Amino acid sequence: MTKQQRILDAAIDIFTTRGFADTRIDEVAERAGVAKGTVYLHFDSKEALFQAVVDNALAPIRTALELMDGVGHGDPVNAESLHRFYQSISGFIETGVPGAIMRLVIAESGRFPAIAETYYKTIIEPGLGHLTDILDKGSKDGTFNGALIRDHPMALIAPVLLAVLWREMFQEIRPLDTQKFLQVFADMASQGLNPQGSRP
Amino acid sequence: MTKQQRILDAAIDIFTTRGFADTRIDEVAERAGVAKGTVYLHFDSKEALFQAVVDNALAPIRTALELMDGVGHGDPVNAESLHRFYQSISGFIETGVPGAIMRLVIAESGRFPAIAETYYKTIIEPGLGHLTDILDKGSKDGTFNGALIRDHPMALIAPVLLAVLWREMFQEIRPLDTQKFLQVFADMASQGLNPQGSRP
DNA sequence: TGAAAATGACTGACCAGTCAGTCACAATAC
DNA sequence: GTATTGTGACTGACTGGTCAGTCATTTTCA
Repeated sequence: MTKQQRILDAAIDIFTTRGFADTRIDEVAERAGVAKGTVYLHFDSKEALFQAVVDNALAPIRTALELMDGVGHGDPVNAESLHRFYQSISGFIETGVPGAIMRLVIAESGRFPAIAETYYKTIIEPGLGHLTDILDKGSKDGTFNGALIRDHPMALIAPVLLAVLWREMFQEIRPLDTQKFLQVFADMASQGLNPQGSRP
Repeated sequence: MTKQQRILDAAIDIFTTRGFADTRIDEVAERAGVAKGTVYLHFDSKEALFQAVVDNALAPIRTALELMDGVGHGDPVNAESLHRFYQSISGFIETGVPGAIMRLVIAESGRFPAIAETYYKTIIEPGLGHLTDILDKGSKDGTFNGALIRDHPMALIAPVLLAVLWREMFQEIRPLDTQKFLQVFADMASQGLNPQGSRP
C-alpha cells in the first residue's frame, strides 16, 4: 500500500470521528506511520487532504451503487425490484461505512460547499436515477402508479437517509433493525404506488 | 433582552455556521456586544455555552410540536391527519430554523453524545408519538392498515428528515418544493397503509 | 555519489480561559 | 440632601498551550 493511501486511510478515520477542525495533521501522520512533513509531500494543505479523503471515501459507495445497477438487469422491474434495492442497501448500511462519511459531509457541507455537490453527483443523483428507472419500468407494465411520485423519487431515498443517520446517532438510545425497517417501508411504498389500491 | 440571551442568540448563529471547534468566543462576544469575560460570567466554558445554545435552539421546535398536538385534536384521525401533520411541518421547515440546528446536532453528536440524546427526547420521540397516535386511531376506525408500520413510525419521519437536510445541502443544486414533496409522500403513505389497497 | 524522499524541530498565528482593575449604581451615614 | 462607602457586573490585556505549515538536515536507494 502506498504512503499516500496509508495517509488517506488514517485521515478518514480521524476526520470522521473528530471533524475537520479538530483533526490534527500530527495525529494523521502518526497513525499513518509517517512524519508530518510527509503528509505535506502528498497534499498541499489540510483542506486538500480533506477533499481527497472525501473523494476517496465516496469511491466504495459509488462502486456499491454501480454494482446495484447490475442487480436485476433485464429482470422484470416492479415491487420486487424495490425490495431488492433496499435489501442490497441495508447490508451496506450495517457496515457503518456510509454513516460515518455521510455525517462528515453533512457536518462540513457549510464550510466546504464543494463536497455537498460531490456527494450529490456521486451518491444522490445515481441513486435517484436507479429509483426512477425502477419506477418508470414498473409503470410501463402497469405495476406502479408512478405518476404520483415520478418527480419525487427522493421519497424512496428518505428511509435510507433515516436508517443511516439513525444508526449513527440513536442506535444506542433506540435500536433500529435497518433491514426490517427498509422492508416495511418498501411494503408501504410499493402498495401505496400500486394502482390496484388507488382511491377515487 | 438580557445579556445572557444576547450571547445565546449570537452563539447559535456562529455555532451553526462554523461548528463548535471553529467558533471563537471572541466573535460570539463581539456579536453579542459584550466583552469576552462577560461570556464567562454566564457560562462556565465553551462547551457549557454550546450545550445551552442547543437546548435554547430546540425550544421553538418543541413548541411547534406541542402546538401540533392541538391540531385536529378530537377530529377523526385518518389520511387527512397525516396530510395535516406534514402540512404544518412543511411551513416550519421552510423557515430554515430546524435545518441549521439539525445539521449542528448531526455534526457534533460524535463529540457530544448528550446532545443526540436531548435531540431524540425533545424532537424525535414526541414526533414519533404523534405519528403513532395518528396510526393507532386511524387503525381503530379501519382507515389505516397500521399493523405493518406500527413498530416503525419513523418511516413517516423519514421524508421530514430528508426535506430538512435537502434544503440545507442541495437546495441550490436541485431545488425541492418541501410542501409538494411531503404531500406526495403523504399520498403514497396513506394509500400504502390503506386496507382498501392491500393485495393478496 | 547524487538525487529524491522523508524527517521532525521549529515558527508564528491563533484562541480558551483568567483576573486585576474599572465604574455605575445602591446603600449607608451624617 | 449630600457625601462616603460598598458592590458586583463588566472589561480586555494577558498567559499558556495548541497546531498548520516550513525547511535544514538526514536517510534511502538507484
